[in-house]
Amino acid sequence: MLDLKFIRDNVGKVREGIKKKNSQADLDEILKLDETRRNLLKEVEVMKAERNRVSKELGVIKSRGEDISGKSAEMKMFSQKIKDIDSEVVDVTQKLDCLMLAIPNIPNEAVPVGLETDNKTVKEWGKKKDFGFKPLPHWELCEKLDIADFKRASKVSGTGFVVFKGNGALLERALINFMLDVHIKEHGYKEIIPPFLVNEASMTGTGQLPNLKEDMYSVDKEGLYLIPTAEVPVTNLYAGEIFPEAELPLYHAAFSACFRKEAGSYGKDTRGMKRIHQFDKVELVKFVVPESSYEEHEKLLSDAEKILQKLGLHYRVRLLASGDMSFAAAKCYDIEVYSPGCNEYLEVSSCSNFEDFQARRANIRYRAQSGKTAYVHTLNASGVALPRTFIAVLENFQMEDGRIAVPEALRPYMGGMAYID
RNA sequence: GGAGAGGUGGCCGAGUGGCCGAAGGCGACGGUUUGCUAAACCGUUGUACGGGCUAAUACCCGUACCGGGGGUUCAAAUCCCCCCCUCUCCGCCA
Repeated sequence: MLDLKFIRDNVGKVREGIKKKNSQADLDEILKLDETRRNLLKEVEVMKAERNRVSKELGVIKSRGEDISGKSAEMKMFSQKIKDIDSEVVDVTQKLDCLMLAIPNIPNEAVPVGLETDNKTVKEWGKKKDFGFKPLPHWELCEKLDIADFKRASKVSGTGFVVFKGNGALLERALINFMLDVHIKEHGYKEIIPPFLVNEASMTGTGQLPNLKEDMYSVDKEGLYLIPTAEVPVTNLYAGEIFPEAELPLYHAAFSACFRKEAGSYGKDTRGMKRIHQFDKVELVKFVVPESSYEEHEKLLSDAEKILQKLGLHYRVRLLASGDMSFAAAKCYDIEVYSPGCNEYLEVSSCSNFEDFQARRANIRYRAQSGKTAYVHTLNASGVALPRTFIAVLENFQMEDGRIAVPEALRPYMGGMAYID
């Protein structure tokens, strides 16, 4: 959420930001409601001051044992008027808050303006492998090796789910543990295992609600949502809290399953596990002071990249254009790993700086040395998402004889296994 | 699921209708003392919103806030109702 005062003082910038993000947010209505609200407040606060003054007097008079019934009847009417204006204020404020929640974060100046087609590749690591044979897509490899089962998964849960089996399950588990170990032992993150169901306040705090409601699974009876990413519970861990500055920056690494309806993407990436409703992910979340957030953003990106480097997977880094960034992000890099079986780059991480956008929504602050409180900056990145990494490992390390060579970095996590066959 | 207790400022904790934005303590900040540190002593110390004045998030005024929402009252931290959360005990269960 943006600061209302900031919006008031920077109408041009905000309007431009909304446009860059391709958003429909109604800025004019917000400005109108804001003015109405302030006028009402001015009026009612003067009345309240009067009421407070008279009430105090009446207390004194009554304590002397004198009669106050006449004056008190008069004040009753006055109080009713106050109540009427107050309810108008509540009404206007609710409308205002609702519209405010729909205003996206403003893109950082370094972000290219435009749509998905304007994303820029800012880095490439490794290169496409020369196989000497036609590499198979992962769904064929999975079936041949019997390590993942899409048919049976759809029998128990419907389309868009997967079952890992045998060495496939082992590979999945190895990847999770490998990623966590790298981030915890080498990059200084503290591990978190969060709840996979969260309440509405948490979903609003990180900005998934109200805009992405359609894409979320919910348990309506309990008012809970299945998390689409560990970002939600981990960021909201500190909702309403104030960090001492000395505790920042705070780094968290969290494993979780993630649940996404992927509404509106039917017919896209339907084969295999490029886009599934439940997937595993290791998420990195940072809480930092505002001055350091862009420096921390670069470090975050390199922490996530490290995983693919250690696995020896060719990838590229894309700086997202304003219209392709998420609602809450100010700047975002996508890491895309190469899939030779599908011959395309697959997103495995979005590495975002939210500045104070989430912190303001979730009310996460820090107390500076000076004693002043201010909103922290929050950042997160997948470190990294499992299914597409799983795909990349299978497809990049497949051999002509049908076996998969296990990347060196994963072998210790698979009991020394060198090949999946 | 049943019974009970409780939720007050950065933290702990007093406060059952007006003189309570809220005692006291801790912490933090400033100062005195001090070779340094510690201790002691003195002082300061909530947030949000609106308005005024501004270079200013400095200052002044006002309003609101004692888990959240509603009600009673001239007046609510305090009384009433609903909800949420925490703790203890019992039951059920992985």
